[in-house]
Amino acid sequence: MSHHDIELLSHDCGDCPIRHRAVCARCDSDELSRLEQIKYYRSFQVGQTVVWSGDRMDFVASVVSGIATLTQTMEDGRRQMVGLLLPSDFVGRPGRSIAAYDVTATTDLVMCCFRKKPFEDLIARTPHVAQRLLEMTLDELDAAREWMLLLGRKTAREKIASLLAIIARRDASLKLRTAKGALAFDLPLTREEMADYLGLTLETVSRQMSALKRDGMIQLEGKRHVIIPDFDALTELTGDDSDGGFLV
Amino acid sequence: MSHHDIELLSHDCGDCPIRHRAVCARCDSDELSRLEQIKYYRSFQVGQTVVWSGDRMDFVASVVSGIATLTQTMEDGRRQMVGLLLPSDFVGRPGRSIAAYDVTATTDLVMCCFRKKPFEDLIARTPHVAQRLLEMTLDELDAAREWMLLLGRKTAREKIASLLAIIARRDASLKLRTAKGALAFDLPLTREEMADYLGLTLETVSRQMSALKRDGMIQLEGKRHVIIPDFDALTELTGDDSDGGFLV
DNA sequence: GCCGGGCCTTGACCTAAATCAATCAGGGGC
DNA sequence: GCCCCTGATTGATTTAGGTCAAGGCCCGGC
Repeated sequence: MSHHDIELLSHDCGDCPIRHRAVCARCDSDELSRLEQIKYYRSFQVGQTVVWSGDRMDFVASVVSGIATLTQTMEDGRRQMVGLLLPSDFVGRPGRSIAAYDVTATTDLVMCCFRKKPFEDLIARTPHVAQRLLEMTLDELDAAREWMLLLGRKTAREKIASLLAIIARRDASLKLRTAKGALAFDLPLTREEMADYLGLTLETVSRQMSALKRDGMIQLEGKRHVIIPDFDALTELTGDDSDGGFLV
Repeated sequence: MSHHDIELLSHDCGDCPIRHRAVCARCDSDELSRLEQIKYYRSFQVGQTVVWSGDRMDFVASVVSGIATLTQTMEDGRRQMVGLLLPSDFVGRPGRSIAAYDVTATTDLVMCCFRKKPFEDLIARTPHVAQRLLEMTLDELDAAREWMLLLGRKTAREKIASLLAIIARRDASLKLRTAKGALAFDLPLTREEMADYLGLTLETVSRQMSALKRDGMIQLEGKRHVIIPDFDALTELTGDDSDGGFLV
């Protein structure tokens, strides 16, 4: 594979074997080598905190494997998840040195980090990198707005169905297509984390999961393994436009 | 004023007298003239729709004056506002030709539009424009995440207090600083629009506004004019960190 | 002045989800 | 095997906010 094929941010990352979205260093071995110089890996265990809101954060990173969450907490302890980072997702904001959210590993996690200052320099010098980052940020903004509809207007049942649909759709590595179109995956979140994602309590999450199981919309093996026998039927329950609304 | 001073996206826009954030064409009269060529203005009246979700949208724009909203609607009519555009805010997504949200004027509105294709070309050619756009998008993403906390975890009273604080803080043109630090402004939203912003019903909004009035946190003159005698006291009610949490 | 139509307010009642409180299940350590 | 411990479930009860319904206010047209 030549360096022409190397596109951090969406393809293989230099000499490392994993796919992750980082910055495209397309067709420029100088840029690539600069990226290689400022790149390093960090691993975290389940439950470990990557950064606390308010802490200094002198890197940006993309998720290589595992899952991380962004959460906000109010003084009295109410928590709201505001971001769910799956492999290839990007975290950190060029131009900001203080983390605005708690970043936590909800599974074992490997991140590919770039020291912030040189990364910012790279952006300034490399137009298509800024463009790629813009594109990713716009995608995140769309996801956030979808999420706002969920939080503001959906019922508990719709919220759960939506979350299951999102997870089933989004991370191909979690997804196993079984016989006759059924989907199966391991939930990467505890009931409490699901509740924080959905703006519910963990009890409500648990009850609605049980209800969906009772109604045959999902099957559960243990607490984490979910089987969706009919994905379209589940999608019906999300309250979203049936046409999947592709936007370009 | 020379063209060096002209910075669309955050300063005066070419020959037009209003400040609005468009794209920075700093120090490059060629870029500036290109922008001038693809720029045009559109006016809308209260309640008029700029674009419907799903419609073709072949421009991006920044708000010159007035206020617009982005909303999502479910088939059964439940609505959630997902964006509030005040003067200088940007709308439209390079790389997407179909609108993802309804864009509606909630006051009389003037927008400075740029035809999409040439605008995209401009971005590709002008690094600092892409960077400026990235910065703005990241700000919007932060605002969206703040909003998610509000939708998911705040009480009706906290939601109302937060919205009033946001409006009071955000648009200087609405804000009149009266004697002894009181703030006064006209609400740019109906009770129903506030409800759509906050994930509440209009009745709950009305009741909570009355409650805040009863408690002396706000005064109302007519239905729209709000006076906040003690902004800090109102901020206490938002449930947000008291320290205003500045991040950069 | 009178009427009509948007908005907004207020009241009475209802319900979805929160809260409080037991259990329960499964996996790891010993 | 047995004990813990953490996470999940389930039940009983409460409550914030939604729903339904009845006016009220204000402005603009005639």
